[in-house]
Amino acid sequence: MEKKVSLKDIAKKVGVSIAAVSYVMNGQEKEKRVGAEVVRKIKEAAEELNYQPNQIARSLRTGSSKSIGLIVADIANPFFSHLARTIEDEASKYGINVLFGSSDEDAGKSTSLIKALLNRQVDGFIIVPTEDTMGQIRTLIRKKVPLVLIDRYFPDINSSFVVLDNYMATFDATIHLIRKGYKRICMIAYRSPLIHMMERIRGYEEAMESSGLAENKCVKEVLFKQTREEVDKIIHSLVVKEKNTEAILFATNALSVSGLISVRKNNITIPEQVALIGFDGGECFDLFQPPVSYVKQPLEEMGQESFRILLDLTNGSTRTTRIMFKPSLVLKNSC
Amino acid sequence: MEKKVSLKDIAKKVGVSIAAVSYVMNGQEKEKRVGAEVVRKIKEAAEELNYQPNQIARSLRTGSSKSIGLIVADIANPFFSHLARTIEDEASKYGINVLFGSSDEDAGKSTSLIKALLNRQVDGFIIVPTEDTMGQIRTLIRKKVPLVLIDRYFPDINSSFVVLDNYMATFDATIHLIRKGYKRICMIAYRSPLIHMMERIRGYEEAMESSGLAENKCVKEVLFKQTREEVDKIIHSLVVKEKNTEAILFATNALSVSGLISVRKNNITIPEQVALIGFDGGECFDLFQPPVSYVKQPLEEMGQESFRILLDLTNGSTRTTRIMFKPSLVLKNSC
DNA sequence: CTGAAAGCGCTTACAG
DNA sequence: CTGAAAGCGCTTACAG
Repeated sequence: MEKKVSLKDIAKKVGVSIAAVSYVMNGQEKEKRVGAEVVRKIKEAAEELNYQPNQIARSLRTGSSKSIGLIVADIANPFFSHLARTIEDEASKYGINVLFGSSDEDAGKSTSLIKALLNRQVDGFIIVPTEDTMGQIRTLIRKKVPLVLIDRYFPDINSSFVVLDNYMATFDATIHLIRKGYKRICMIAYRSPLIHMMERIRGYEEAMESSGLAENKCVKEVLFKQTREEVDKIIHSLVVKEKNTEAILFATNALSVSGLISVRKNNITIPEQVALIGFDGGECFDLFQPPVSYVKQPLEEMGQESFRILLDLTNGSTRTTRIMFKPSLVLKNSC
Repeated sequence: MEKKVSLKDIAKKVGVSIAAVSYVMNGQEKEKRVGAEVVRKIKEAAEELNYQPNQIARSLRTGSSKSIGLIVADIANPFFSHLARTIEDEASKYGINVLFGSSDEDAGKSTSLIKALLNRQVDGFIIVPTEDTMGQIRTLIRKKVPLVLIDRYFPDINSSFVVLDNYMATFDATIHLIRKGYKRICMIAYRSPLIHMMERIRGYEEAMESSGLAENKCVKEVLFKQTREEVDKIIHSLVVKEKNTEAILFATNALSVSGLISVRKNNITIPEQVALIGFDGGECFDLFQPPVSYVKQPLEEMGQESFRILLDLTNGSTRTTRIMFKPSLVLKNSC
């Protein structure tokens, strides 16, 4: 790569100190009372040489890299890439760039990502925490690294976070199904100790219980791996074989999509054979025949808010801010 | 944030020079013949203090940031987020992190993204170039910034790139439709002077011409903005109003999805009223009733290859490598 | 009012 | 064989 022009080059050309150039480039010529003529010459030279500040040098000196780390489960997952986009847009307003990484729900990958980004001196993190990463998050907090968790959080850790009111999300969805007359409602969720999943399951269960349907509770948990296969097996069993389920509630978008694939594969008619409510929406839901009802998260607001909180933290705030956004239910013809 | 431990801290603790510590941390104790006992002590101290190298300082000194810039049209678009993921995975094998940005097909945004990432001293770029960015790309090449274009390229610029054989993609798809007996085939594309779009249109046109269907050529071009509305208008006109089109070929994934939404909205039966071939696949295509045939790009290979070429370039290679991957046609029941 | 100097945390050529 | 010193490109407290 071509050698870049530095403050030194401008200083030499104009015949002033590097400091003077630095002041002018940072718009401090007033405060530092650099002469008007000198200011003009410096600006001219900078323009002419096409000076671009070396952010690395600046970072080393100031201790702020003007970059943040974003760790999601998988950037290829539309939910997370959409989130990444809103965060990118928000950050760009402040001249902050985003370094991203995908943890694949794996604590080991998460550790090495955090370490790598920390070594890059990111000013803070927005993290979708995964199982077994409580220790990592605690360590970051102990080191006073600005941090906001998103999508999930740890109840035992006093960190800022932005999440959905997951309890309400599935509670409302389940109540809706019950009001529609469905009684034998099953939920398909991930087997996970993470709070967002626990809350979604709890919302479903309490809705069933409070409606006198405690006996009908039925939560099927699948692993992050082989989601497709497991969901297919469950749906085949519930709807085709046993025929004892009138409605299915999915706990995440990936589970919903797996569910739709299985429904299609088994030629199940919706909502006659079984009613459905999915999670997070997306074009597939609208294109499905019939269109699929779903729990909607205010994704953009969540992304923006998470960045704003992080910005506040990087600016020295020590307040922990915890925001729980309200879900909404988008009703189509699948239930 | 807590103060981090530096080489200096270790040097002080052990009572040796900073240089010695640096050598040991970089595994050069052999070459620089640091005494075995000293090596042991340094490693012990580093472990104890939990030393983490400051990548920013290292970058400033070495001139290599071990990071690359990835500029896509929109990270929230599944095609690009998937690409981002494969590049991330490949880069992580080399301890390289990815800074990303979305240009929104806007030359201005692209310029400022490139500038910002360049100021961050990224070692190179993988760029999905957009309209009117030839100048930017030329400038990068003139500055000898390692660079590989992906998805699209500029025929007049001698840069490395990784793209699909777009001509073959639509040529094959069109020939397939013709063999199936469709004669009045229309293509819906973006209005864009970018090579990938020109080639896709050319592939369609030459397939029509070489089959004696030159008179039936029909290319509808829409703008990046209001894709949904425009595609809907076109499909309504072609299939519902004029009823003069037997098959539609879509030039991108976003266009395909817009098309499917319109098809659903207008209650058009596939493939009876009109046959379809989409671009790039995705779950929506499989879930659609009937499943949609599409042109498939080897996305992962393309992402991996683009990174490998970039790596080669950052390691000093001056060779420009141009790779054109072959598309495949995935046939379902929409045609 | 202005600019020389120190220093951020590293790496590495070089002197001894 | 080993370590002091220079320097990457900045910012900013401080001396004059």
